Amino acid sequence: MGEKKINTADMNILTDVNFLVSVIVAIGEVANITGVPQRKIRYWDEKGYIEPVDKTATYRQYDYLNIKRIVLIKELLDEGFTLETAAKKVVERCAKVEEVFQRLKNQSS
DNA sequence: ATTCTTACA
DNA sequence: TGTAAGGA
Repeated sequence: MGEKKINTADMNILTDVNFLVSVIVAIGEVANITGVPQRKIRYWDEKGYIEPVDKTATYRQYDYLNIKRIVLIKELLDEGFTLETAAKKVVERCAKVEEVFQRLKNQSS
């Protein structure tokens, strides 16, 4: 059927993406990367607006999607939206990206 | 050194 | 929200 050839450039991109979805960082890194204070990140967490990877872990662990959500919420907040509204918009905006990432994770495991 | 929770300014 | 205390 549709046998597709894949060049090395695309292969490298796939490698990068697979690596990206596997990266896990602690709250300190997230704060540095996003510019959102740890205090706020923990607050959004307890409010249920963001969901760290492994809740059984000693420390909160964040993946690329978590960081993306945090940045998005930050931007929407700057635009004047309520935390609740911002979080809601982020859920909608991340829905599709989430599907793709979930598929990539399942493939690489 | 880094994160965590609780609590107070 | 920021920051300090005290334990993990």
